[in-house]
Amino acid sequence: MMRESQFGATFTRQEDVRTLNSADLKETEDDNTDREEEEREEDENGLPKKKGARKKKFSDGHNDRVKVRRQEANARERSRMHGLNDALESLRKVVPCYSKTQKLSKIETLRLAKNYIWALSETLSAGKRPDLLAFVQTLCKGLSQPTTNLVAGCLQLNARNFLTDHNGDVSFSGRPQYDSLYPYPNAEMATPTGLSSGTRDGVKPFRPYNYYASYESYYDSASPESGSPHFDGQMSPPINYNGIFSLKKHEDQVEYSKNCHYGMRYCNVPGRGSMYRVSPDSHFPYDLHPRSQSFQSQDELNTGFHN
DNA sequence: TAGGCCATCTGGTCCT
DNA sequence: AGGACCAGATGGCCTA
Repeated sequence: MMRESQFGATFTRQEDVRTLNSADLKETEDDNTDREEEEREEDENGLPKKKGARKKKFSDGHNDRVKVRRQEANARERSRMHGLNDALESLRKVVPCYSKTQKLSKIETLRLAKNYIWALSETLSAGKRPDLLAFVQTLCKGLSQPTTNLVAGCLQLNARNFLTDHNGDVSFSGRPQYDSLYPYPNAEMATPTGLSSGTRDGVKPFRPYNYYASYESYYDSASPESGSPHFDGQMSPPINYNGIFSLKKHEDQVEYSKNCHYGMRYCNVPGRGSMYRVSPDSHFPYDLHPRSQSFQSQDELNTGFHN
C-alpha cells in the first residue's frame, strides 16, 4: 500500500515511479533495466504512452553488474549514514544533556546544539556572567516538552539527589528534583556526604511537573526587587561536561578534564577506586553519570542560587 | 492503535 | 563511469 505523500507535487510523479523495496527488487529489477531505453510518445492527455515493446535486452552479465553496483551503493549509503549517526552521537555527548538510555532524537540533538551554541555566544557577547534561568530558557527554545524536561532534569542534578550506600554505590534519593530550584520553606541544605532528615525521610512523592513552565514562571516573576538569582563571584558560566553543567572554577574544570578523558562514567570515586553509578532500581529516570567533582560544584550552584 | 523515530533501500542529481 | 549526497518510500520498533 502506497503511503500518501505530504508533498502533492511529488506525489503525482511518485504514482508512476514506485519505490521498490528489497523484496520487490528481485522480481522487477531486470524488467526495469530492460525498459531503460524504451521510447515513449504522448497520448491525447499529454501523458507518456508506451510506443511498443521495444525492449533492449541485456545480458545476464550486465544485469548481474547492475545488481552488484546497486548492492555496493546500498552498502556505501549504509556506511555513510552510520558515519552521520556517529557524528550525531558525538554531538549528543557534548550538548548539555547526555543520557545513554534516554537518547535525544536526531532533530532534538540538533536543536539543542544550536541553542547551546547560541546561548554560549550570547554569554560571550554579553561579557558578563549569565543568568542561569535565561540560559536554560535559551537552551530549551523550540525543544519538545519531553526534551525540555530531560534538559531541566539534567540541569537540576544535585549532590543530595545521590546517596552513597554502604557499598559505595550511588543511588538516587527519590527527592523531587525541582526542590533544587524551588526548595520547600525551611528546607535544609544537604552536605555532599549525607542528607538532612528532611530529605531522606521526608521524601515527597514524585509528581508530574512541568520543569520548563516552572522556570518560566519563576523567571517571569523575578523583579529587580525580588532579584533574579545570581551566582557568587566565584562562579563561571555553566559549562557542559558530558551532559552535566558545571559552575566550578576553571582550574577545577581543567583538573576534571585531566582526570576524566572518557567522560564522567569513567571517573573514580576519590579514595575508593570504584566508579560512581546510579543504582538500577533508582527512581531517577535517566542514567546520568554524576562525577565526584560535581558534588561540590552543584552545592555551590544551589547555595548561590538559593541565596 | 496512532504517531514518532529510525534504518534501509532506492533513484535522481551533481561532481570528479 | 562511478561515487557522494539527497530525499522519498517503506517497514519495524517503541511508547503513550
